[in-house]
Amino acid sequence: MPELPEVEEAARRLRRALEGRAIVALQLLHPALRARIASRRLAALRGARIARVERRGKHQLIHLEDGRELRVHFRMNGDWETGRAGEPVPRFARAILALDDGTRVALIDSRALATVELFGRGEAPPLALGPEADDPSLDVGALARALARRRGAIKPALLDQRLLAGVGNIYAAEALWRARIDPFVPASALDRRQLVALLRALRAVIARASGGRYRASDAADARPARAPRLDVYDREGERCRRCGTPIARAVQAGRSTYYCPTCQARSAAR
DNA sequence: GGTCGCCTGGTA
DNA sequence: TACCAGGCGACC
Repeated sequence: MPELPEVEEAARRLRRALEGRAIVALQLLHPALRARIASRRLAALRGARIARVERRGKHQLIHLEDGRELRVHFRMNGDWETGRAGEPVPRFARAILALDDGTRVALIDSRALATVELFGRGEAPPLALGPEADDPSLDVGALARALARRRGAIKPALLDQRLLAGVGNIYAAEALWRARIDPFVPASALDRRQLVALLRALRAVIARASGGRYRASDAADARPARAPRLDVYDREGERCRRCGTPIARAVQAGRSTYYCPTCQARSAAR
């Protein structure tokens, strides 16, 4: 379930399980994962202590005390499932991280598209990510200048992690609906007022996805209590909650875009 | 910029 | 059986 709010919650659970612990083993169960890390380097993880877990955009960074770094990206379906050593391995587990306290964290990923990378001290390349999409101090001017240079529609631009980190297909559609912006309008055609509205909408959508969605108590293994309410995504043919017009679906850059043809009125700049 | 492929599953 | 999938990197 990977967009910023879901990855943030996953990283939080990972942090609770990992910080201060030492690695007993990292097992890569899927060949696509094994192909990316030499078995020697994998084995050399034994005994390494975890310093901290960090999220940047949709990436999760596991910093080891010796400077090595594990980077995990869930892609489409990844999630963590924590358990105890010796328990049956979950269906769809693609990697297992065993810790010195008997905890076991499984990367579950039915489509096996998630990635795990291991870097030595000082080897991890910088992530090509823009500012976090929900960062309240985000500079609208900088974003406006970046968008002004772009060709193409705003919706695919929102998915470019170099522009804003953490926005995915669902919340891009939701934010555009909320800001009443036509997903096909050229990114360079948005005026400042629209950009401000778009950023506000992104923050609202992300906040709604994060807040109240998880039980505040039961920190050990909080799971989504319910799916966040969506206004347009996956609602093709259903009525717009604002104006009643049937929600439309189109394809942009190979991804589904859901929008209201009435309140996200076709812009003259299209 | 757009399209394809990665993998494997859930669903109509 | 076909289509679709919340991501992204390689390719044109």
